[in-house]
Formats: sequence, C-alpha cells, structure tokens
Amino acid sequence: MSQHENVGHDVETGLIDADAQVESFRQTRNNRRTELVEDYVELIADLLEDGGEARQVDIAQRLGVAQPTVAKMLKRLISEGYIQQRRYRGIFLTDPGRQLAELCRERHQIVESFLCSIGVSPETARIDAEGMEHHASPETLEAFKRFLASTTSSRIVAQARSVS
Amino acid sequence: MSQHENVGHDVETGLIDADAQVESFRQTRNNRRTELVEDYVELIADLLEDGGEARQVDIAQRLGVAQPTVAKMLKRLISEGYIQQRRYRGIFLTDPGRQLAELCRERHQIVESFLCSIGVSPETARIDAEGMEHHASPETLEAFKRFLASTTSSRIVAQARSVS
DNA sequence: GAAATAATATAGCCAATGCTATTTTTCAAT
DNA sequence: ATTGAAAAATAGCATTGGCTATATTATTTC
Repeated sequence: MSQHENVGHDVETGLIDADAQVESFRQTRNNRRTELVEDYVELIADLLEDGGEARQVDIAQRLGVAQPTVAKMLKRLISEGYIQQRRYRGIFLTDPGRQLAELCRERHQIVESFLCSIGVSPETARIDAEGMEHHASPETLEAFKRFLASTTSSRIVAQARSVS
Repeated sequence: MSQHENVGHDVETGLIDADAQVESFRQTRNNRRTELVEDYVELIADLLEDGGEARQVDIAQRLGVAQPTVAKMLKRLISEGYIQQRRYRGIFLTDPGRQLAELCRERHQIVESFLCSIGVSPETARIDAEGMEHHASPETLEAFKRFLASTTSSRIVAQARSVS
C-alpha cells in the first residue's frame, strides 16, 4: 500500500514535483547559511562608507546583537576571506569582500525599490527586503529590474500623455 | 570623533535609519525561527491532502533531511500545538495547525503566482517563493494580490514577457 | 503466531548562532 | 607616565537543526 519507495513514480498521486520540491528546500537551507555572511559584509561596507570605520560595537549595535556574537562571526568572515581585521583598528573589506558587498547592496536596492514600486510602504519595503533579498535568484532580480524599468518608462509616458 | 554614543543623533552622517535597521534585522531573525515550523505544517497539510497520510519518512524525504531530524521537529510542533501524533499512525493537524497551514499555503501561492506574473520561470518561481514567502508581510502580500488582480484583467503581463 | 519488514524513537555527535560575564588591550586625558 | 574608559577577546553556556547508528515497536506475511 506504500508507493513511497520511489517518489519519481508518484505521478498518479498528484504530488507531481516532489523531487523538485526537495531541491527547493535544499536551496533555501543553503541560502540561510550564507545570509548572515552577506548581511555582515553589506553592513560593514555601509559603515565604512558612511562613517569611515566599522568597529565591532557599531556592527553589534546595528544588527541588534551582542558584541561577542559579532566577534565570533568576524572570525568566520576572516577565515572565508571577506574581511581583514587589525586589532583595535576596525574591520576592512578584502577585494572579494568588496565584491560581495557590492553585489548584496545592488540586490538589496533592487528588491527594496521593487517593493516600493508596487505600492508597499517604504518602512515595510525595508523590512521585507531585508529578509527577501537573500532568496531572490538572478532570474528574479532580472524580472524586478525589468519591471522597475517598465514602470519608470510608463510613468514617463503617463506624464507625457497627461501633459499633452 | 565618535558619534556612536547615540545613534538617533546620527542624522548628519547619512545613517538616517539606524534604529529602523536594527528592527529589520530583529524581524528577519524572528522570521527565520518560524520558517521551519511553517514549512513543516504546510508540507504536512499537502501530504495529508494528496496522499491521505503524513508519516515521518514522507516528510523527511520531501524536505531532504533525515528521519530523526523530522522526529525532533515534530516534537516541537506537538509542543506548540500544531499537530497530533498517533504512534505509527502518522501526523494530524490540530485546528491551529490547519489554520496556519491554510495561511502558509495561501501566502506561498500568492508569492509564486506573483513571481510568475512578472516573468519569472515556474521553476525559479517555485524555488524563490520557498525562501521568500516567510518574509512577505501582510502588506507586501496585499500589494502582490493587487498586482495579480490588475494584471489578469490587463496586458501588463504581455509587456513584461515581451521584454524577456 | 512467529518472522520479516517498515516506521518510529532514542542516543550521541557536530556546527552555527545567540547570550552573559569577565579579562585583556588600546587609546585618550590629565 | 599613569589612569580610566572604551573596544575587543575570551570563557562558558543554551538552543536549534542537522547527522549516523542503533534500538524499539507495529504491521504484514507466511
């Protein structure tokens, strides 16, 4: 009575894309692992740019976590080659770090702008973008960008029309 | 030289919404905690509906994790009142469980449909929706629904697709 | 009804991410 | 130069979500 020994054969049950779903979950779990790294790198880039320095206390305060939590994560970032740390002199991004930060920032910007463009309030857009950005694939980002471009131009068109 | 003692005063630095950003991160961390619960409940509902039963092995296989991992999580779901378990008879949703499942399914559906509607391929939409759904606030979902409603009755879809 | 099989439970491990409390190190100010 | 404050490091703990290996318990089948 059990047809579970081979999910690929579950066509009759309506569970059409079981294998595919497994992959979705796997992918999502993977994303979760890299989310924090990305958040840190992005934030460090922001701090460096805005204030000239990124210290553990600043990062901790911005993320809303304790300083030792940050210290631990920074070790990971160092071991993964994204940052350099000079004791008591703050954090610096390596080339890969800068690259990742740039990518994250761009992605974040796209998601947040996109949400705003479909009528989400800026505050909510910020919050939701923070969570969603890590799960937006390149393809989805492209779609967001297309949409942004199209609404911008259609607004211009609408403006032009309303003027004439 | 350090203006960090009070972030609310950082207006001159360009870090306008530091406090707000903390909240975003907090919210995102919170979301992450409930994601798994939602995934499980949603999946259990699917399995019950499609196959009539939801057993640990099915869930494990679908999520791509080991059975003991599922067993552990099910204990959590029981303690949180979302499911009931009759040993060797599978999993059943409680009323709150059914309610949560319904909510998740609806949300998932909206996000996935929405992504498709702006030109994301079904496969990517499925994967990205899996990760994004947990971070879509009610407000964002409303915006998605509005958009879906507007596109079904107009030709913006054609616009979006023609670009790709 | 006994044996084989399938499902679940349990034990014990690991890594990641958070915390508090405390120490060490650096910097600044007198 | 010393000291006091600030920053970072360290120690030690909890929780969560993975894993493997191994019992235990139901169900089926003969």
